[in-house]
Amino acid sequence: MTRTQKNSAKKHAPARRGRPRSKEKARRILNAAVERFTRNGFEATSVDDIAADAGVSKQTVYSHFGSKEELFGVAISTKCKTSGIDPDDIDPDVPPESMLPELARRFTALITSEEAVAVNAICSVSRDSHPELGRLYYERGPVATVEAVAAYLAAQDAAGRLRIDDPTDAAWQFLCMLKAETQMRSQFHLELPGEAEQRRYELACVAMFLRAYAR
Amino acid sequence: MTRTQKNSAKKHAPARRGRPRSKEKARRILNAAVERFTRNGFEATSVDDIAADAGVSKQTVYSHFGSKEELFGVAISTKCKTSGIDPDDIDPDVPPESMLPELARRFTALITSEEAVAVNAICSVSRDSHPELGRLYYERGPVATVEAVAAYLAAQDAAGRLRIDDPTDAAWQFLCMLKAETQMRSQFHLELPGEAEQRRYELACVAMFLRAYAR
DNA sequence: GTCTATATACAGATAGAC
DNA sequence: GTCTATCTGTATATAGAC
Repeated sequence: MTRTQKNSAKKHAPARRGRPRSKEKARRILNAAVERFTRNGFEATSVDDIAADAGVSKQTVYSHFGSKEELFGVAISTKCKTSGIDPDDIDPDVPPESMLPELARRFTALITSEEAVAVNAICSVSRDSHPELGRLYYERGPVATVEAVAAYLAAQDAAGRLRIDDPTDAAWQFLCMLKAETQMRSQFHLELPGEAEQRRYELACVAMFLRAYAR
Repeated sequence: MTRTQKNSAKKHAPARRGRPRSKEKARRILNAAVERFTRNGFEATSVDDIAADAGVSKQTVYSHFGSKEELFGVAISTKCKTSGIDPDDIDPDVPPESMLPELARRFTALITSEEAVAVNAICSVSRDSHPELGRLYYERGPVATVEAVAAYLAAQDAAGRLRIDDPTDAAWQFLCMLKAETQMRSQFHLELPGEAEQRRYELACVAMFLRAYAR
């Protein structure tokens, strides 16, 4: 009913011309949206900007994503899924004296990355307009990371290398200590401490942590 | 030259009628601006909104503050000055076993306050457009608080109650541990842990800290 | 599906009366 | 100093050709 049968010529015309590009364009739009939204926020980003960056017309953006609002949700959600430390990268057999400095180094790199800072900021200011984004980010990023570290710490307790009654508490303590000054300075775009100072502080935290949880 | 001498009647008319209200209106505008900007951010707030909240016309806003941009700077700067913990409230003679739990409680209350969360968020997203705000907030708030705590910890070291080689490191560690989950949940408007759980975590951190820095 | 052109709304900022 | 009325730009979203 919806399709007329008159212009059957179209049906037989080479059918793959406009269609195949669709997914590619959607991808380009999404990339551009992520870039703009994380850099400039929701309000300061216009659909025109995104369309121009993606090299498509504005209408194409609307065809694919319905509205600026929906595009924003999809774009930021995408980024929330790619943060955090992978639990598979943590080997419970490596003793804490060598594992914790390594974790500290990786965690610092993570939280000072432009991307993480931007996503954090955007989820934070959007807490009223898009509360689901904050939850998504929080669970996929921070909570997932804490759980991974907590599992490692629980293993160390079980192995008798440390004495940790509440591994989740300890994981939050360890990771949050590390954030400290560095994350704040990233957050506000202030000068970061040098590599050497950063490594020094990480090791100071590891040492402090090991003293507190020594068996 | 600019003033005509014809309407000298005006000169002799009761001269204090429009004038005295000026400061009062400026104050109302500023209050409204702080409220709107911290709640909704820079872009999502219109000068019309602020004028309406303050009960004045838009032109009056411009007369007093020049532009939306300038008003924003003044409004947020104001709020940056009222955060942090007062060093005078910390008595170096009180031993850490009783002082640290108290500091922990007050610090938690501070970082979970709507106002602190809002100012933090707005300074963070404005890091490109208004870099000076981040620095202002950072120095008046977090840095000032850390310094106050560091001074206390140095005193404890000197008094032989704790052993702390680097009081500034230790202060960052202590305060950042406390933030942990709670601040993040505030930041994204998620449910906070209950009072009891919050107190429990604070005391766990104090205990952990005291173990690490015991003499 | 994709584009160009347009409808509609509202923003920041200013002009001029009082 | 303060208001009302207005200018000017630009935003989201849509209509219609191809």
